[in-house]
Amino acid sequence: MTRANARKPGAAPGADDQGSVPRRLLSHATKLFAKKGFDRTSVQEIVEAAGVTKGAMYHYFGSKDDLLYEIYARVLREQTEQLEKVAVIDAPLRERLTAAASDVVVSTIASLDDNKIFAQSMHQLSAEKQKAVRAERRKYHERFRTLIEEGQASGDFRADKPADLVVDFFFGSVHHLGSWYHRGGSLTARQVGDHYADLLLDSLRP
Amino acid sequence: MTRANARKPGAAPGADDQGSVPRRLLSHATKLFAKKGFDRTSVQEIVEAAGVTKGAMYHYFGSKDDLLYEIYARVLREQTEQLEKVAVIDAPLRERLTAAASDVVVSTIASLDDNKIFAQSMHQLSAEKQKAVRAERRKYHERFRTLIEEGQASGDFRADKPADLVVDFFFGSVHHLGSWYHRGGSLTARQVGDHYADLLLDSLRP
Amino acid sequence: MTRANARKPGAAPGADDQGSVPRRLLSHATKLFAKKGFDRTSVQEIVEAAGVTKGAMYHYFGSKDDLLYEIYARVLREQTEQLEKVAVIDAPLRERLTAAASDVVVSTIASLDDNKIFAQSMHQLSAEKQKAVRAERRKYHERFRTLIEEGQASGDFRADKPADLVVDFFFGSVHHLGSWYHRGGSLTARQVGDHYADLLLDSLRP
Amino acid sequence: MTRANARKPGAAPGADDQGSVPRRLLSHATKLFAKKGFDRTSVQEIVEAAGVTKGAMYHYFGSKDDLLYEIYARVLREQTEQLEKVAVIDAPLRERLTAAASDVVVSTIASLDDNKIFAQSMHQLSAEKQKAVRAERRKYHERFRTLIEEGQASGDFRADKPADLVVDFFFGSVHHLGSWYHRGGSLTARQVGDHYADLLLDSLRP
DNA sequence: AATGAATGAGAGTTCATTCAT
DNA sequence: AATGAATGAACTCTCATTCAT
Repeated sequence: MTRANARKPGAAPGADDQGSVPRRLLSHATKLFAKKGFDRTSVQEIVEAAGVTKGAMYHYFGSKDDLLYEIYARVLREQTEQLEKVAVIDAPLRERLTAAASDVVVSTIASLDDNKIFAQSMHQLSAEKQKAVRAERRKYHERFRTLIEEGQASGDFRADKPADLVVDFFFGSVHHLGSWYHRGGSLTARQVGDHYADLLLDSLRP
Repeated sequence: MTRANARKPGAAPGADDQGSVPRRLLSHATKLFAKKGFDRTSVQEIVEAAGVTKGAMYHYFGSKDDLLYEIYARVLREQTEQLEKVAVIDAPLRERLTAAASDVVVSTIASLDDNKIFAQSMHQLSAEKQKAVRAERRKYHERFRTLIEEGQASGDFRADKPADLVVDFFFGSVHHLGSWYHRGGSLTARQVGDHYADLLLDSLRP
Repeated sequence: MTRANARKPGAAPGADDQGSVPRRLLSHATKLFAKKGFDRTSVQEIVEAAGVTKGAMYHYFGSKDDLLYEIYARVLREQTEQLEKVAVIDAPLRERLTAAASDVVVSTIASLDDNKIFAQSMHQLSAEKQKAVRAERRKYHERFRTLIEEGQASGDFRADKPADLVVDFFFGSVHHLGSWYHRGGSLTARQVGDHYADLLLDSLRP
Repeated sequence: MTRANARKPGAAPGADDQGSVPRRLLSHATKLFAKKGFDRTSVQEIVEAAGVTKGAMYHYFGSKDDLLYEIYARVLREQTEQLEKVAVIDAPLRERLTAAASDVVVSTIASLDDNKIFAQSMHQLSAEKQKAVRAERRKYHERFRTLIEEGQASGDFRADKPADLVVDFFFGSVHHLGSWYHRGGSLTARQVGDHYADLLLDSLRP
């Protein structure tokens, strides 16, 4: 899942030894946080899984919180970038929203661990960092809301539902994916994405 | 240490002095879990808030987990009962689903604390208890799904979306209420419920 | 719930309901102390096993220590009485010592639980009670030593070994029975007693 | 390696300031366990006596149990080695058994604390560790039994007593030393050892 | 004679973090 | 860049005992 890989050619591509130390730490922390929750995962477990020592971890990250924050920052950055790309393609509005909705489902499922952590552990971050994360997230939601508002103004979408309520409605569904979707189930990520996009679009028919 | 409860007649029946010891414990635990998360709330804080000693808490509850479990059990029981009531009223299917959907939003908002806890802390329960909670929850979802399947069979609802995907879609939205809805905002619980029900019903139009 | 006592003849001699409350408590405490050690056995466990409540226990016994003390007092009393009986029978000295040695083995095996507790838990008694128990035990050892000294004076036994060392040597073996003897093994209690008596007597040959 | 010790030059190199942290912990734990019993000794007391913090203790030992286990393992190892040495010397069998018996007394007295703990606290070890200790102890007993069986086969010793009963008889006496022998009494360890060996050997005369 | 709610002290253990090297 | 010993505070939970009823 995490790319993590040997930036320098020539680095030993061993089994549990790939990637730089910070990258390895982030990747194992992500897995453990998703599996056991932030508070239930000890720094000791993380460094053991990553095959480094505590000292090394504290060399790269100021605290356990920092690890979590980095995970959030990365997933938010990636999803925002993805949304930006889709939102500006040259296509009718309904198609752009459909693509955005489906994409967010696919990318959420692609990094399901990160998203589980998001749902469960965000409130365990320090107040300050929580604020930063929320702000970033709001920007993301707002970009999505803009699409809806555009459609309501143009008559493509019904206007009798507040756009931000619709956004929260839809993202609730998306964030909930982590608690039911299993790889290897009967639906691919894209199929779920298309279903979700359909449901959203149809509920917005004028 | 803390004398605690209303020994004197006339003690203020205010915020933290009413009810039996176990009830007081549950109520304060609920508030604290919702605010800080299960792991971040210490037993010490709970008993201090409830005005009892640790010993008293362990007299009534076998563990901190038990407290959480009781909270879950109660909210699930209440919501299941509520759904049962609405599901069997004598009305057309679309109206019954609308009522059920709106009601679940209203009751979720009514006990927003319990539901926040549900979303954030369920995975911190012991495996065994988690299983019990999940089983109960599944029953609840299944009752809801039955309504949708009925409508798909009768032609009231579109049949090209798996009913359980629709259920997960909708309950995702519902469980997410805790992270954006604030009492005192511009919408009442019922208004949100009606909007959500509308969105659901419209997305199911054949 | 607990009917308890049936002290009067005619009371149902049920399975876990026989005997007076204090007797039941002592009997269950003995079993539990032997199995898990004094400190590892909680008052709660004892009263549950005996089918009474804590209050009832504290009605009859001043403390958990008291329970242990009563067990000791009983076993010491019984063994001392038994030794007194054998020591004064009308028989040659060698026979009297043989009988006493064999008997102490048999009676130790007969109440193996009590003797295990003796070995493991005596030092957990309060200083005062420990003193009382030790004094009683010393009296017991002294009675035994007197027999040996008699024989050393009369020339029946070798005189080059201090009599109290011999007593400690022998009682060490006896107290150790609890850690190897199992009912249902290949030797009866009496057989072990006779072997032990033989070994003792032969080691004392002049 | 360990910070802890003798920070000031001139600190008394007396009782509690010498050796590495784990060694100091073991040594103080031994004294305390012998004096008060395992369960009655708190981790707090041990670390205070050793002049370290709890954290340091848990850095070296996984649990309080571990401390006890290390004490057992050490004493067993030492005694087994000692017995091995004596059992193979080039001397008649009776002399070898005499030497072994006397030596085991001397070495038991030399580490009387460890042996008291053995007698009183072994059953407080986890089931798994208890098994390991018992297995090691059995090996030790078996080595001793072999000597006796050799003598029974060669006619040096009487054959009408089961060899393992004799072993249990003798080791009972040895394990009991802790409850009566006091340094500074009238007998040296070697004198007690020789007396015990005599008694054993004479009881085995054919 | 007996209950059971409540106490309060202390148990063993975990943990994020620091710091000399 | 990295180690790992050590800290110190906090954690959940247990327990013998008391006392109003």
